[in-house]
Amino acid sequence: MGRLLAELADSGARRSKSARRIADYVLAQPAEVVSLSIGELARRVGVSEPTVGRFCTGLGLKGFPDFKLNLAAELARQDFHVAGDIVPGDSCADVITKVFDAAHASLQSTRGGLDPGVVEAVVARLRAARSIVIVGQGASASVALDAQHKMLRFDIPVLAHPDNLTQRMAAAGLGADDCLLCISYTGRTRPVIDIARIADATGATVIGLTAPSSPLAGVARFVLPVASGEDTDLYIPMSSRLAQLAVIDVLTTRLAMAQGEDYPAQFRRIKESQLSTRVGKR
Amino acid sequence: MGRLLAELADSGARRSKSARRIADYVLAQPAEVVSLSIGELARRVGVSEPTVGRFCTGLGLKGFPDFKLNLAAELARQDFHVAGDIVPGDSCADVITKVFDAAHASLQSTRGGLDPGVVEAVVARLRAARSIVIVGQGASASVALDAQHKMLRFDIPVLAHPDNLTQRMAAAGLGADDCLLCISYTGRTRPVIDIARIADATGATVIGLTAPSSPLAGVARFVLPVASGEDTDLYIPMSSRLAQLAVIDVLTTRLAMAQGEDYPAQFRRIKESQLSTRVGKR
DNA sequence: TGTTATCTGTAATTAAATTACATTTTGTGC
DNA sequence: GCACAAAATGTAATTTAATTACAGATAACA
Repeated sequence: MGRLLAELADSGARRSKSARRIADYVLAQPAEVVSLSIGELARRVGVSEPTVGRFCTGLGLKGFPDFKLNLAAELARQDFHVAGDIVPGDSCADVITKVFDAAHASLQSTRGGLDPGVVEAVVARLRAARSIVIVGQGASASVALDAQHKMLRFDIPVLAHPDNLTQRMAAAGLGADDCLLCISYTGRTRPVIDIARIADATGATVIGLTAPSSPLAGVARFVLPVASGEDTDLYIPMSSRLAQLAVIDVLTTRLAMAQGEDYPAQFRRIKESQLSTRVGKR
Repeated sequence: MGRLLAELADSGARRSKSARRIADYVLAQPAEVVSLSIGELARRVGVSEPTVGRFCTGLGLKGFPDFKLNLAAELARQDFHVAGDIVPGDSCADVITKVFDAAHASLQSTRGGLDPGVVEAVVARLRAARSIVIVGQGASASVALDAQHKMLRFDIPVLAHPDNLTQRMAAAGLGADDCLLCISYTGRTRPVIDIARIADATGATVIGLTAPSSPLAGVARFVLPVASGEDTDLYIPMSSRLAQLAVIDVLTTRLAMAQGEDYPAQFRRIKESQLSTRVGKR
């Protein structure tokens, strides 16, 4: 969700009765509101026109037209959501559009659900960790592998075990100073949940990169929520994987930055180490 | 570029002198126009207010305010591109924003560069292939693994070898009926190029999921271009990996669809096979 | 070059949004 | 619980913006 709608949805915000009503209406029918005049909206909500105007200026905007402009812009960003299901008759171009739209949508909603505070807390734990174990099954295995690859580059003591048995053993061997990063789209993959429980019992910090309010999220001490909910089932495994990787990128970037020395320099070093295997240019 | 701006830029469109002037101004300062009144815009362009109004209705919009709304929405979609470099002082929220923006931008430009015709041709080759070998080094290894995982699900004879030596041997053993899918961000990773050459020499179809106009792209018979160019160096490895995965999604989806029986049913079968390991819900 | 169709601008009208001010509601100290 | 202050809301007036109606200009075509 974007800044504006998120702001409106924020129930903590101090707001008058009419303002609350207006906010609720906008949240319920955002797309419709864009094509409404201030008078129409006022009538529908049951308040006066100036009240709507004050509501808008109270949000820091210049007035009602400005509000509509911002709302339209925000909805446009979200509108990748319109991606429909892939159906048998779809052309190749259709599939391209739908897959990419779904990817955008997944990234959008994951970004909206990420709490910088939680991210920072997770980064702090990862930094302090003596060792980090990453688990992910099935399609999440490649995400785990990717996370491992990146973290190793930054000299972070990390291990992604490929098979379930090794994962269990690794989890059981953890201690209070260690971290377990569990990756799962659904948060309902039994073996992964079991491992999370085992690690939790040892006192290790369990971090879930998974669907919010899933069993796995319940076990984890920190949850980095990855969109799943509303989206159609078909895309979940495809596009939420991208979102997971983006979250991994945020974590590793943040880790690298916290690592002390300045980030670009470190990154440059890594890049240079790769150059030897490259041809042409640079 | 979106529908509206593309329309304005279309020099082929039959348009009056003033209309042309207005279109040019909007194209030059789109963001500014959003905050202008019809009178202001008319003054700056040097035409009358009704002319601006007619210009808008002529575009199929309801009027000038509607035009501004559409323009704002369109700009919002493009604005992902603004992602700046990550700099040492960035906050966690900054990093989240930048990483996700870069991901969006990368997806956008990759989508734009994908030619449905090439995708179809690649899919046809993959379908007809006796066997498929996937190679990717370093960070691309996890992409290769992911591709393998998905293709195996659809009963496609595929193998992603983990180490370079095995990859070379596998490539050498290919024949005219086989495919090699090479994954590389830069298209300049020597070992991957070597393997592509070896496979090409055997008559196998070499497909490159890589940067266009790179050495690897030169060797490959088919190129699925993944954005790299303009973007700042720092992000290339992070976000182009997401774009690569999205392309893989398109390929596998298309493969599954072509596989004969209807796609949703097949997908459902796969999902059901996973349910046994899940807890709660469904 | 005359004729017509299209485009453009001026002025009038209508619609929309904001401001000013009066009234009500809500909260607070006693 | 009452008096007062502060905030919120509404009504009406004002201003601003946008559209419409119409007339003049320009360009296209015979």
